[in-house]
Amino acid sequence: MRQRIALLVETALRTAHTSAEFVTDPLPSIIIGTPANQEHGDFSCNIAMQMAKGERKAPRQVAETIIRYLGNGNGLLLKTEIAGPGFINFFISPSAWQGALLEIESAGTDFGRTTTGAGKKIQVEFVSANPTGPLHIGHGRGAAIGDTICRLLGATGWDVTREFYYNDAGQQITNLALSVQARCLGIEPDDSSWPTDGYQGEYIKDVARSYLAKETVHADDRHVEALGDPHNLDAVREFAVACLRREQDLDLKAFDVHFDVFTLESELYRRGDVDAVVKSLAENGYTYEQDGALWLRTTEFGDDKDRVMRKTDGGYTYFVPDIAYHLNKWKRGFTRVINEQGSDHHSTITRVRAGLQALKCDIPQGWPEYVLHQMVTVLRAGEEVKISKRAGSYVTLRDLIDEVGRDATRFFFIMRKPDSQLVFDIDLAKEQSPDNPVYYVQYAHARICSIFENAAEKGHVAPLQPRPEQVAALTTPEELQLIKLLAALPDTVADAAQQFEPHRLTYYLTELAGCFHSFYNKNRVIGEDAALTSARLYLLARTAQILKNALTILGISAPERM
RNA sequence: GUCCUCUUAGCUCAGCUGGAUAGAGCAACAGCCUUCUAAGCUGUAGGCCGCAGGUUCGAAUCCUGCAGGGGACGCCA
Repeated sequence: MRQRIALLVETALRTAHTSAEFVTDPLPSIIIGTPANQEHGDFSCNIAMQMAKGERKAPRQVAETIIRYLGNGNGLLLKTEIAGPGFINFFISPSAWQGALLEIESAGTDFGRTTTGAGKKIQVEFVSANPTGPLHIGHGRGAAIGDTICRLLGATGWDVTREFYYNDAGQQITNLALSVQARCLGIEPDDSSWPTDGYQGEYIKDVARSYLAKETVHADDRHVEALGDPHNLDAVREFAVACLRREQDLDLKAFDVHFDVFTLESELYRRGDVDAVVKSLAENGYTYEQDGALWLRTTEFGDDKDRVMRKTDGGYTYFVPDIAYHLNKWKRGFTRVINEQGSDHHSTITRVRAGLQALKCDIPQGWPEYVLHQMVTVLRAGEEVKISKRAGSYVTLRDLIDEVGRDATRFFFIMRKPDSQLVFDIDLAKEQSPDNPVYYVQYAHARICSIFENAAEKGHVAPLQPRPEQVAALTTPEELQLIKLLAALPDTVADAAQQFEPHRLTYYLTELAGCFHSFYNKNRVIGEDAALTSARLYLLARTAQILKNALTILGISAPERM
């Protein structure tokens, strides 16, 4: 609907322009807003005020000219008004709103989807947890946000590649291997021979046990058979990585999160990508030797100090393969790349971008794009659950899904803007009450389904394709309000996708559910008047459809019974 | 000290990339079930949008300072 208004305004402006009514060139971009106050119509446009200065006319005068060229858009508009300092307010005719219901039905599960990204590739990297332990609650938020962004982008037509990157060869992995090896040999964390910085969690014991039992593990991206020999550190490492990768895969599957591509840091080394990047950076004159290390002049690109690329021990620091990895993404043809990460890793942004600029291969300055999420604190019985890695007492993603369920976990992780901190109240998430937004929304869907069961018993069936005079029976403010919200789904999805802000859709759903519950309490659906009954059943069928469409985009189920 | 981020009702948070009288949910108070799921609804009350400047027709929103919370400042990832 908003798109249509924008189009109307654009045509009006163009016609007025060719008729030499306006001198402004180029015309400013048209922004259609939705007024907070109902008296100001369904949509509004501020363009007259934007143009007033260039036109050297009063805003209201400019607005008058625009309206003169506007027409009524084939019956779409009931009326237009000039209001306040120069707003143009649009009032959509009730028949246009009623007609929207028919469009919603014919679009079916596609209603809400748009085509802005059609034919364009985009890559989203998220989670990217190293295989050194189970996924924790922070990864959970990243998984939920990243996955939902992918779903949103998919819903707006983009060809999305979901990617997971991990380090399978660094010092942390060696620590992991040493820890498993120690457990194999019966060494305890308190023993003097326990490796420094070893991983002490219980899961390490499980890995050691499986290794000694010569088990075979299948992860999404690797299959490894245990040799059973604790002294073969490389074999232990291979096996441990596979084990932990498999655990992560299981967690992610339980969360209904899937990846198209796994990229391994070791691959970048093996293929020579890392060396090639170092060579290129050196040739471009952005490196220098100092204190036995090789440095990159990241300060040339806005960093506050230069960074070490190659340590005195000869190994590269983590951001060097990171640069190689992103060059690889670029070479694969992704002109748009989004990295979803915890905000505690924000310092890598400058380094990776600086490295890519220093390669001098025409990568845009702001590439890749980042979505950073803030910390999660867990609340149980009103108390913050303290995270203690030593005791291994931190809340894992799996614990959370097992305890509160996948739907609630997903909903809670995305219901706040990524860059604001999130309080995850476990008790609330489990609660089956209207205080819990997930239940509130799902209940609306279940309630409608229940009404339909009831209607069927009484012999009512919602008309599949109602005649115009039937939908025309939907005239109360509650009915029109509900229709307006239903029709707003495509705009909401498009905005959420463009801004990488999944929470917009959870807010939309809460509002829609509220609007339905409100309607339900005020109006009887199944009544004496057969025509009105079938019109209202039709409205509710569309409401259930929209609830389901939106929930599906979020990866959350729409139960028919609760 | 430097960088990032946040600061909106008692609490948890929205605020549609600068618009009109700043919203929702919880908590508080007052109401609504012989009727399609009360797992729901209606109403009341509650605000120096952290502070101070600036930009312009117009600022919660953009810019600059300041204060406070969180995070990052490693030859870890």
